[in-house]
Amino acid sequence: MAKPDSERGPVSPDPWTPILEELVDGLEASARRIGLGAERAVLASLLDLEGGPQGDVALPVHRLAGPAGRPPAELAAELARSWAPIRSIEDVRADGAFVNFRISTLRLAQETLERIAARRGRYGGQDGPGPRTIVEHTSANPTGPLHVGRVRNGVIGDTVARVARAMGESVTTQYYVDDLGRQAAMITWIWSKPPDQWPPEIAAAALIPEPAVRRDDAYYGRPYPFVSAYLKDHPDAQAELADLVQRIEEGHGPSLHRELAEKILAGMLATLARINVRFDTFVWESSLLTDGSVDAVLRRLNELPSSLTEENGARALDLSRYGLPKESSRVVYQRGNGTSLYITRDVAYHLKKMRSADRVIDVLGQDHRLHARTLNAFFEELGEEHRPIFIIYQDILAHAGGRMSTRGGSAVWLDQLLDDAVERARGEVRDRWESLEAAEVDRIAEAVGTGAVRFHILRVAPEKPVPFDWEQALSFEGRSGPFVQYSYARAGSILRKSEATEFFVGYDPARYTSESEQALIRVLARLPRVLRGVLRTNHVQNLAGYAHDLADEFNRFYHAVPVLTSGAERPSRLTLVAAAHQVLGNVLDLMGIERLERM
RNA sequence: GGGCGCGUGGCUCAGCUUGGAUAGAGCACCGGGUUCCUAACCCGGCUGUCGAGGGUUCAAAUCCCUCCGCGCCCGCCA
Repeated sequence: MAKPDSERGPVSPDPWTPILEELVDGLEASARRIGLGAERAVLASLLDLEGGPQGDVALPVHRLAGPAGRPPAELAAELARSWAPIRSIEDVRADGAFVNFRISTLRLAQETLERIAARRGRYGGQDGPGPRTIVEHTSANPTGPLHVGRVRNGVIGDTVARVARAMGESVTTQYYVDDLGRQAAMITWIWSKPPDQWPPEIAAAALIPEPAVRRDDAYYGRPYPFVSAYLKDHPDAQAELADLVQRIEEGHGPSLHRELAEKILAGMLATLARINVRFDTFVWESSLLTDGSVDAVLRRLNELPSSLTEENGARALDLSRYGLPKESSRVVYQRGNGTSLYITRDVAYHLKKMRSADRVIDVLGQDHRLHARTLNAFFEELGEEHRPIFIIYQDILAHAGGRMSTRGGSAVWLDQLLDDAVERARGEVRDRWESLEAAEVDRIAEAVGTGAVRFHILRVAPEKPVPFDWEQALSFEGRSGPFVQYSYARAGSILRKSEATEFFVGYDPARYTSESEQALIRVLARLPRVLRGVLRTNHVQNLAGYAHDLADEFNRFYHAVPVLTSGAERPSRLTLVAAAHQVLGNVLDLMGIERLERM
């Protein structure tokens, strides 16, 4: 039986930690026995924790062999031969230039199950207090419904925030609402006129049928693309708009301006909420003007030696020493009329974030790459030590076969994608659960459809361009969100049918003798390390990869051994199912995908 | 033109930051599995000049250089 943690002092949340300690102890002793003077830290750093074909942990000895002047294979054999057995490691053998260690399943099962039982929803993560972290993501201009291209930002940002939170960080998510500038002003400009007085080119927008359920982002955003086109060859309108922009920036904009931005934003947030993306804080760009942050930045910038005055009084920063593209080496931060620019306000915004947080993470599209580098150059010039962490993702390409090319090829709204996913899921649910009430079918379909979309985004590295492929985005099989949800539901179903009230009792880790049980335990034990990796690298794709591995291993176990009818094995296997259920659930939470008890 | 990013089986990807043992998945395809805990599943099979070339190294998908292809950016826009 598992022993309580209290017997061993402070406990690491990672089941591997105590085992690895013992392994390195043993390795150090083994090295000493054969007269190899290798430092403990060096030995530990050489270990390959992914193991190899022969075990859980591998030690490539090449780097030790060189300085010691011995052939690698010989050294590996000697190290293995001089190994003194310990309880954590059940097998050690040399294979070529490698020493392979197999961790005792008994020991690993104890350490892992005990932690899952104790930490439950917190298993995999760490306890705080960690650093204060701000994750800013999505921040789309409030000019209309969210496009499929934007979903990547929200899913990546939200997941990074969830992981950081699980790792004990004190996380605040922020949406930077761009209510200043031309884009939002265009919406205000057109809606400040009665629709029957709109120019005919724009009034055409009103002909687009309204969606069945009116949403303000779709409704008020409709004229936007038409306004954009109209302005190109109507100087009088341009002048009106310029005037409006100026009034807004000076704080004398019409109240309609903020109202529209809020309404449209609310619609966009409703879409994001469907994929479980929510925000703690909204920072309105205009607030940086009213609270003096922008003025303060302007003053600091103007005092810099690298600050230059342009012909008409505009001010720019000379950034030629930063290796930026030639044309960007001189960046204007204040207009001739004294007003600020986007970069200036963004500098002010980031200075604010960096003052209130230890880690500042921005999720940005690749069109903002140069902007990010420019920001860093500004911080360097200002003598700021702190730097934001930029997660830059590539766009979802708007090609692909199928329905993508509605309306000239570009615009597929996120809601449209989600609706499609949900509709497809509804069919699947109906096939399986004939007598389920409609509301429950809807609930499951929504969770499955949106889960599929979220997972589909997460599984790909942000910096990879992803072609928009409807078939793939809506896949419910294999490496997909629904596969993970399904595995969770399957585990839950066994637990329910067992009619047990407690699961982590009466188990015997010595009974996990089958290959599938041992493999499942090993994947369960891996989560803490996976999360540390995701926290460090922001490679959210590894979380999705882990989720798939876990679901895969659970299904293999499910098919390989019976649980409810397994006699003496039953309590131990039920515990393993409960553990898998818990961890699968934790991983779904981390990915922002709904847990389903049945599907 | 310059800067940055991407290039891995037929398709979509993981692995690259910290170089290690026969490069892993999913989809598609072929062949099996359901009187038994959810077949959105499982078992087996097939599929690779890791864009090309050079370099560093005992060892390169991984690090360095050159080239090719694709994408993005280069506003007193955001």
